[in-house]
Amino acid sequence: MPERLENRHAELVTAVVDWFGEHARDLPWRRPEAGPWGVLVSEFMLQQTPVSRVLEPWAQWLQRWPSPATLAADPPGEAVRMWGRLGYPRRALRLHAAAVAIVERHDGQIPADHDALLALPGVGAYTAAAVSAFAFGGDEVVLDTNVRRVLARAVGGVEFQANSPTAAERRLAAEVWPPEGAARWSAAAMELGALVCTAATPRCVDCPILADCAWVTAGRPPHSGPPRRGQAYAGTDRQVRGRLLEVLRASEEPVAAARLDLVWDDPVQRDRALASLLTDGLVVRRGKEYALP
DNA sequence: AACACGTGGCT
DNA sequence: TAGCCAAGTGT
Repeated sequence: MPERLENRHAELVTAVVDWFGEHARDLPWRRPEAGPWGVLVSEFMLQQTPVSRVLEPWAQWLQRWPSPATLAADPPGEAVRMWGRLGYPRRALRLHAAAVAIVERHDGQIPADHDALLALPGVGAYTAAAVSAFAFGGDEVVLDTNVRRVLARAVGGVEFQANSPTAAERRLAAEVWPPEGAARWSAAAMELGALVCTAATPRCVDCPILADCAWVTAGRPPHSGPPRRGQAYAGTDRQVRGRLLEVLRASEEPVAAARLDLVWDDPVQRDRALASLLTDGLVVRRGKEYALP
C-alpha cells in the first residue's frame, strides 16, 4: 500500500475520532454498565431502526430480562409482545432464540468470539462485528450503512454506496481501519454517518473531514449508479402481517379467526399473510384460534 | 443475488 | 405529501 494512502487514511481516522470525542451521543448501550447483553440487545433493535425509536424499548427490555437466561426462560411470544411496534418482529423471535443458544452453548455468557457470535440466530456479519467490537473491544471491521456511506463519500467520491457491500468496499474498510482503537473508529464513523454525513441532506458544514472529502471536492455529484431500491409498504403483505400481529400482541388470550378477519378486507391476501406468520413462527394455531408462540 | 421483512419520522 | 430512509438478516 502506498505510503501516501496510509497517511491520508490515518488523518481521516484521527479527525473523525476527535470529532466523536466532542459530539458522541450519550447512548445507554455505550455505557459500561450496559454490558455485553445490553450491547447485543441494542444491536438487534437497531437493525434497520433509528436510535430514537430504540431508546425506550431497550430500557424496558433489559429491565424485564437482565440476562440471556431470563429471556430464554420465557416463551418466545413474550419477546414478540415486548417488541411492540419496533418493526421487523422476526428480530424478537431471533433474539429469543439467540438467548436460548447462549444459555445452551455458552453457559449464559455472551461469546466474545466473532464466529461464535455469527453462529447465533439473527446475528449476521454486521452484528457479530459490532458486538465483538463494542462489547469486548475486539478489532473488527464494522461495516454498517453509515460507515459505508462515509467511506463512499470521503474516499470514493460518490454520493451513495452500492446496494450491498462489495469486495472493494471491504478492502477499503480494512485499509482505513486502524489496528489500534478499531472499535472507537467504528463507533465514530457510524456516529458521523448518523448525525452529519446523512443520506438525504448531509450537514457538510459540520463535517470534520470536509476538506478531505472526495465527494465534496468533486462538487458533490449526484448518485449515478444503479437505482437504489425503495421499500413499498402500503398494500403489501408486510402491512397485513403488521395488522394481524398487532391484534395478537394486544391479547393475552388466543384470538378467534373472525377477529383477525377484521384487519384486512382481501381474504386471499389476509390468509397468505397469516400463513406466512405461522411459517415464520411468529404465530401459532391453538385449535381454531391463533396466538403468539 | 434479488427479495421479503415493520414502523414512523423527516423533508 | 408521498416518498425516502433507518446500527441488517435469511433465503
